[in-house]
Amino acid sequence: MLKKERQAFILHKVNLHNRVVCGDLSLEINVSEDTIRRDLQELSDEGKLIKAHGGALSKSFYNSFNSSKVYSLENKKCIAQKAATLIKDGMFVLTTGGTTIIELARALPENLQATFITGSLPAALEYLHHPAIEVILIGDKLSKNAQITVGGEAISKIKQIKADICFVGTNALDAEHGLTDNDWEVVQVKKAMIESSAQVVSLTIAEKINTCQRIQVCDITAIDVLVTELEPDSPILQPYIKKGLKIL
Amino acid sequence: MLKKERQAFILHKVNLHNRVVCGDLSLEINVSEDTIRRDLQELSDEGKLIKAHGGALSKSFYNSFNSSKVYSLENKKCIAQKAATLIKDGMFVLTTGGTTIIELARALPENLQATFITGSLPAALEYLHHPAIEVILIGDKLSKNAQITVGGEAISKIKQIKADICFVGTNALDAEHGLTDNDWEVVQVKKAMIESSAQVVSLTIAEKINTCQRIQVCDITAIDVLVTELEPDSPILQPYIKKGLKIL
DNA sequence: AATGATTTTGCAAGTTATTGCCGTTAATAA
DNA sequence: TTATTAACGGCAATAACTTGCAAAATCATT
Repeated sequence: MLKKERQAFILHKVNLHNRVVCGDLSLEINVSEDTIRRDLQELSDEGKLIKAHGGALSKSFYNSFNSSKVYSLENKKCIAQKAATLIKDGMFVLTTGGTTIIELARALPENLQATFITGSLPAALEYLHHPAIEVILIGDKLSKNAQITVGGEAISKIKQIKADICFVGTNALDAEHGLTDNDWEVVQVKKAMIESSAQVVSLTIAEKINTCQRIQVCDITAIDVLVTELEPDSPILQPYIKKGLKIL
Repeated sequence: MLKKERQAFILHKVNLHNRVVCGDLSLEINVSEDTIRRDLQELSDEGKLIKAHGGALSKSFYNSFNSSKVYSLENKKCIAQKAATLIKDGMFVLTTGGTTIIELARALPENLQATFITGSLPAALEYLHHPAIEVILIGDKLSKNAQITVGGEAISKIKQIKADICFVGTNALDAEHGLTDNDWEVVQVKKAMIESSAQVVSLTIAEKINTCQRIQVCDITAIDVLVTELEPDSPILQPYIKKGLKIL
């Protein structure tokens, strides 16, 4: 097998499987590992793949996970656009924190007149940019990680509210385990918000669908509307439709 | 699994769920926790995530806020430096909003252990950057101009507190008319904070001394300490010393 | 086709990287 | 406070990499 031929084969393989290992290639092509290493090094120098200790990774794999921008921003913007249509003038809106919620805040129509209630500092700051929106901040201890207020005070305040709609930034969603998260205090707040709202909307990028975290926020049936960047007829979403969720 | 691949996977996970735990990753990837720890450390060194005890947090959740141009910034920094010395470990500190208060937040010693209570969004965000500081946010309606919470709820919450010290960002100060401001709702909040504190500190750039606004917050005698960028023996300050204020 | 030049390959020896383990120290939670 | 858990540093085993070199293969030219 010629050198060029071999390198083309390696490139094909790495793009197909996202990763190759020196040892495997050596066996497969029947050349020494040294040769494979040299090939990988050359391909890496040409920028055609990413060399790693013991093998190599495809460029697309590496870039998709290593980009420094807000994760999956485009998808979140798409979700925010869809979700914003659910808010009507005069509504009382409860929202959690999270980057998707921030995008929702940015996607709100300029002239929307509504009351937004949140414990999230970044979200509240975004809402403030809208002249016609009234913002109610839930007070209590601030969680350093989540930048939202947590604690008994916050929860009891939330429970006093009867909101029209609640937008939950979702960490993990699963048809069986429902909405799950990994911070106990944040979960308590989310629970209270869900209980206090006539309608519950989960904002979820597709990657988080069918994933699970340690603490349950609510059962899947507690969610009324699921907003993702996918088309409503996507096969991934069918189990959720079966459970009675509306897809946007 | 290759090292780079593993690190990409971790990065993916942390960006997706905002938080990862060493143990979980160790089980999931089937490597020792030591290896996970080393990976997290490396990714942290590269600035791709924030290492925490037992796991890591995504960068997007930790990004700080842009400090835009602030009027008379150098003077305010000078004031902040002086004022910061008044805060001791274990204190309960009430603060209003305003750019001088933000500078105070930035001037706090790294290892200060205290509880800060505020209704100001920007101030709260600054306090969050200090690991050992607990932040209590006063909830209520958000004032669009001042970016602080105002209203009866906020005031009644403040009145429940007995703080050691209160820092008031000052809009106008005059020996005769006392501390004055121009936003009725903000004034109510400041009043409540002053009443709830054992000690009241006014942070005032020299320019604002001997000026007056429309609504009185408190009498000059209600203020215990006046912090300006001037030397304590400056002639401008003498009338205030006569009134019994301590100058820093 | 033969020859010499160039490239490629495999091997070996030495170097570095990665990983898991363990004991100690530091941080966190009860 | 104590108990638990995580972090740190050092160590050892293994795997991977580097370098130099000589044999083999390939290429260019006549």
